[in-house]
Amino acid sequence: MTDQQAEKPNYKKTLNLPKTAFPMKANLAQNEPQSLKKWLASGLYDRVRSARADAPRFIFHDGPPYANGDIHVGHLMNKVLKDLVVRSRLMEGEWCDYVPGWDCHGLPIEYRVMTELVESGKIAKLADLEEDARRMAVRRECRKYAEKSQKRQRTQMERLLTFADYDNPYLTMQPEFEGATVEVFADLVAAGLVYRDLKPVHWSIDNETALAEAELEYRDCEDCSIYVEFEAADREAVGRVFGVELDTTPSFMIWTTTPWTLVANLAIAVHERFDYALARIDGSETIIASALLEKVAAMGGAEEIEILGTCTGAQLDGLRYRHPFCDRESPVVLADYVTLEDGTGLVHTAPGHGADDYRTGLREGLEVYCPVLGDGTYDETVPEWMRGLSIWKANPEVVERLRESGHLFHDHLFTHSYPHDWRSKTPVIFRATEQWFIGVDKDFADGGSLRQRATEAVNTTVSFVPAWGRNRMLGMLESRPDWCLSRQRAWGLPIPAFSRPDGESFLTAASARAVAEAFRARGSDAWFTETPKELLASYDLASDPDAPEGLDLSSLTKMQDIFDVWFESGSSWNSVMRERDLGFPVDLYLEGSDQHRGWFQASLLPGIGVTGESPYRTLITHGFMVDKDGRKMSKSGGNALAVEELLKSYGADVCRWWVSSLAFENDVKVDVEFFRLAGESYRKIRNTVRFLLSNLVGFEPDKHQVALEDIEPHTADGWILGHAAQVERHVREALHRYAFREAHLAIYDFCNDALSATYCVAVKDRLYCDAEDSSRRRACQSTIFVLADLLCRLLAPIIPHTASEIHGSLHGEGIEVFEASHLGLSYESATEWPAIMRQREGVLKALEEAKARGIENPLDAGVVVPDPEDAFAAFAEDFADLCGVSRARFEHGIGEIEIEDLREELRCERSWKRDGTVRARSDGGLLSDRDAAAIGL
RNA sequence: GGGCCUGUAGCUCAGCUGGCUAGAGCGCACCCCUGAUAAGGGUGAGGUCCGAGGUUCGAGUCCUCGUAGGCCCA
Repeated sequence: MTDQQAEKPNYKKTLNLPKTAFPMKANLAQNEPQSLKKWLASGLYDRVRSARADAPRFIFHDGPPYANGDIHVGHLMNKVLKDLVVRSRLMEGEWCDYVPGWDCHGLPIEYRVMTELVESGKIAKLADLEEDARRMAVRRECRKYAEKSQKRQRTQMERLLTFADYDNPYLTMQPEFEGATVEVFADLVAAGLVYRDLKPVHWSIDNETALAEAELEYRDCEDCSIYVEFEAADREAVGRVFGVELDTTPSFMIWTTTPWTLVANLAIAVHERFDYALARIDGSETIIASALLEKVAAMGGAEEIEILGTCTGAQLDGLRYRHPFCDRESPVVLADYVTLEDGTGLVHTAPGHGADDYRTGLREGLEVYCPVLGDGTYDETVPEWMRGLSIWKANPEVVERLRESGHLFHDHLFTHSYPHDWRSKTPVIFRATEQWFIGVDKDFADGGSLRQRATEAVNTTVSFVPAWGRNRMLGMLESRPDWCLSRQRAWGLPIPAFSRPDGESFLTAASARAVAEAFRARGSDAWFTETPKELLASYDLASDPDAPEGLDLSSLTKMQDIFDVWFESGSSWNSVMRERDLGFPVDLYLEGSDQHRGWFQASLLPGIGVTGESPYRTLITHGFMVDKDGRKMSKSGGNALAVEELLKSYGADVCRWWVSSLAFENDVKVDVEFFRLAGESYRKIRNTVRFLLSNLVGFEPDKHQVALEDIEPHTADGWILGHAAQVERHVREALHRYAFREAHLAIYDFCNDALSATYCVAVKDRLYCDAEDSSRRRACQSTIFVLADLLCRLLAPIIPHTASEIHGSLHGEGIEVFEASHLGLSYESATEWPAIMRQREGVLKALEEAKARGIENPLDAGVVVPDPEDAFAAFAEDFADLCGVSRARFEHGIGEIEIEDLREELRCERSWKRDGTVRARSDGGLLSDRDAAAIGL
């Protein structure tokens, strides 16, 4: 027994079996940081940049994430999508700067810092400081926090293998950025677009300060809810609308929970599509939304209700009414925020005391009337009985007055959630204060408003991916109000405005430029540490045509507003792209679809205002992360995925492979499960490449490479090369138009179908069994070398670490794949291949059926395939391998595929084929002619 | 409440300007290989195209109204 076995030749040793150091297991979490280190150490970014100094440039501009907290899956997708663009361009031989940015100023950081100061008790020390010193103390803490967050996020983003210039990022708190941003502002001032006006903000009476959204907390609060009747000014006009004759004057019934604001009432808002009724309620005529009539009447204890007529809100538009206790008339206007949930369907409107009211007032040209002072008392413009009264004391007073004068229909106490100052825990009011604005409807000297010009640009010079972005943007441009630029906070870029002794503000283009110069040199902290004179050192009053007459610079004091952070990031096309000479206008901005209102619009308006053109040529938007059921990801809920964990479990390349597979224009479902699936698909690619690499043992390109033109178009090599050339063109073209998913699928299908399931299986026989140096085997290895090289480059933009691994395996460690470009493979395979591959489908089905006859292994079969045109004979040899059978022939005389049972024929002990040439050889083994020759028998 | 978008096999998605028995991959089931082996290959079963109306000779595709979800605004 043992002897017999020893006698049997061991043919396995004579085969050229695959061998490679390229591991099946990627170990990405361990190995990617090594790659990263290697690239950083060798200065890859700079190396590629200088090598591409004269190459065509693609101008990309990174939008700044907020420097706060760890990056989340949304950042992961955003940054990787950007990197796909950048690396795609590199692989096309172009250069594309990726200068990463961070948004550093703003409330979220200031709020956090303030909370920490309060909790640590340090806040008490600040209280004694002067205003500027106090703000500087806060700013120093905020800067520290922003720097820390930025560094943290930088590391996390680098870990995603993004090819960006992390050593030279832009931060909105950098002096040059600040200076360049104020210069944008100066240009807008020069264009006459900037003005100062009243606008309602959340106001804390206790602290006498404006509050931002994040400084509010909502608490339950008991308030007086009142239904008030405002007499119509023109009885007949109302009668005409409702088509009735009226003997008495009807009223408009409004509802409010803030009686103290009634004194500032300047309009009543109705919804144009709602129905309104003119009703006689217990003898008096009242106008109220039809849907609410019964409910309100019942609340007021009414006994008799008679509807005299109805109309739509649109018909009420323009009617006028008399204020119940002030001597004035005001209009009925339309507003789309009117609802039928509460109240009467007619909304009390006080433009100085509500955000909605304010917008409506702006549109209707109403005064922003705010008779309430910072300490919560009324000023001199109100009726005498209210003057000097605190608004909280005024509330019951107002109700009583209305009751006495017969204007009160009903009142009751009720509990609702109402905003409070988070520090003093006192209720907050809406109060109009002076703010800076950019006017979107102000005409330029040469005609046209910002709104018109921006709309024009969006319609003509900007392309949108996906295309519906244009509509969305246009809709937002159409309805947006003037841009309120100012905020009353410490952590931001100061608005370079001064006030004069008479209370007027001083701000001209030239004075703003002088401050910009100071910021550029010494940072915006200068605003808090320097005098107006120092800040305006480079300002020449005499040569400023816009300077007000008789201005005395030494009498100026600094105003305390800072810019809306969106103005800072919205100026980055200047503060980064023009400032650093990176290119303008920019070819591409790529962000989440929320940025249609955010950064895209914040960039478009200043861009148009200053340069006359859109700062970007193409806008790409991606959707948002939702959970696996399509629901919003909640920050507090458990469905948020930690990027760090994903990187640890799957690695950056798998995460990137996942990103490239997404239909990113829509919302993206995210769940660990999807990363696991991406990992499996990644392994499929990796194993396929590994198979290719492992069959290049002993293949030295210099010595053995067969030129492409010498590879026969009718062989399996010819087939795959033609296929590969097509795939390369497709993938490059898809990447070019940002169809990453399409590129991903094309690569995957090529690896999975064309290579793994078809080509690789087919050529195993010749790779393993042909003589090592046979021309057929060398041609196959040459093909494999080209395929691996081609795939490596196609994969480079998506999975850079793996591509680098493959490239190293093929070409050694000297040069990185990112310094190279695509192969540009050109090869035409035989035109018969599509027809032949269709025949292969048929053969595979027939083989499956043949299993029932006992032919379970395809090598036990031969196939005969119809060839009516006698066109396929040359393909027979490779066709057999492509079907996995022992032999194949084409015959023109038959109608359908025939499977031959070869089980009775001898089987080659080396190749396991039954090709008809198998016989006993001198070494005692059964071998086919090819195999005998291969081992020199 | 308004604007924009999405809803096709268990899952992720293709289906362009209306015209084949609605496609692919994954997963699943069954089978093969054991010389890519914590790999590889074959075959197959899966769909009231969110719902209801309408236009049309014909609708997954166009229109209207719903419904569920997302972004932005209010």
